[in-house]
Amino acid sequence: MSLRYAVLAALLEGEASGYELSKSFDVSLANFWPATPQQLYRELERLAGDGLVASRVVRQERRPDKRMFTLTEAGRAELGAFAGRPPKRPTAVRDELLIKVQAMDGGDPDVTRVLIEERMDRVRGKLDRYRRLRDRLLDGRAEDEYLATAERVGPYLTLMAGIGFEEQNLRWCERALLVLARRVPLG
Amino acid sequence: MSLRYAVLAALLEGEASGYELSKSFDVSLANFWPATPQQLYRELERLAGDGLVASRVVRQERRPDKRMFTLTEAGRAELGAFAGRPPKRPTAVRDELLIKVQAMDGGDPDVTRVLIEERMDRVRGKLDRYRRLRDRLLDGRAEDEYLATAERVGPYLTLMAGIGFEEQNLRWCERALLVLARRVPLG
DNA sequence: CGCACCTATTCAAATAATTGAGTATGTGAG
DNA sequence: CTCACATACTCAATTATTTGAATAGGTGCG
Repeated sequence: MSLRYAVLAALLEGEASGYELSKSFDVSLANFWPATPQQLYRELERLAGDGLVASRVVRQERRPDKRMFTLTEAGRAELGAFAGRPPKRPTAVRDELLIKVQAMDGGDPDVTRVLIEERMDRVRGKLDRYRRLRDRLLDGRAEDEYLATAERVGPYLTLMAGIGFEEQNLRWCERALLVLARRVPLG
Repeated sequence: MSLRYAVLAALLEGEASGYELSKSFDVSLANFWPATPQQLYRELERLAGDGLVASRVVRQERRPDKRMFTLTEAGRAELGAFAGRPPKRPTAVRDELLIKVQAMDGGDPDVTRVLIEERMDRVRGKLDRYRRLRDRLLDGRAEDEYLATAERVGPYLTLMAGIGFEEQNLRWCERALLVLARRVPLG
């Protein structure tokens, strides 16, 4: 059910096609509500059927036609109502690496270390992208200044959540590596 | 597919019934791989079919019979192999509250603040439980001492991940409340 | 020219997850 | 005595999610 509202929230940024949504989703909402392109297309179809989004076909010259979607007033109202209701489901994290860490004892700690180092690489990449996005939002202004003038703070707050989460992720990896290093001293 | 290994990892702690697993899952593996009792029962059934766990029926006097499950050697081997392979899926977070925060602009910030305060209550409760669990594990020893002598560090590392995640969660909530307080000054 | 990758979507099949109820019995609080 | 809650599961129905492929043209590299 929440995907529905995630899509509506994404459309607050303005008109978009399913394809564009699937791209912009990746760098923002997917960080707390992942969805594949297929899920987005299906959801947009349903939302259009319920009158929460309106669509128009845009013909293009050197590319396939695309369907652009906009929030309707009904959609905006539904989203507003959703935003005020307490969440139905608790936050869920699915992290395969932690299953492997939980199960590591008895195996080779060095193998687990390699997995954690790979995780760190990916986390660092994600943090770089997040920080570039934040810099683009701030556009040279200090945070205080931005928050005082910006019309929307929601996307900024969720971005801060993403940055904080990945920073914490990195701190955990560092600690875990220290613990594993002690387990199997070099030499 | 990962649930399979999460269940095997849980059975590293020793023999358990489906019911017991669904209880212990809640306080450990569910924090990075949630599962309902129904999922666990189904998975145990499959694992037994594949010979990765063995089961025996325990008759009880004042309670219904239960089926106790143990890791087989094949199960232990499968789990070990899994623990060394790089994760198939990236970490996924599903957090309905963040959709609401993303969508809040245009609505009443005070409503969002209430939701964040409710989140803080739940997070603090979770942190308390985590910390009690850590204290039980450490049993009076300092962390260094524990890590030097413990036969298993996996469960400790995943517990630290849970604590760190919730602490970060709390820090984000505090920041978000500050931002929202500025948005709508009291009076 | 061939190959890989981008735009832009749709379809179908398989697997996984959620929800709600049902079956039994026992314990403890008020 | 009743009500809620714990033990210990099972079943069925519906939704959601994942995976792979199909369609169809365009761009850029060597």
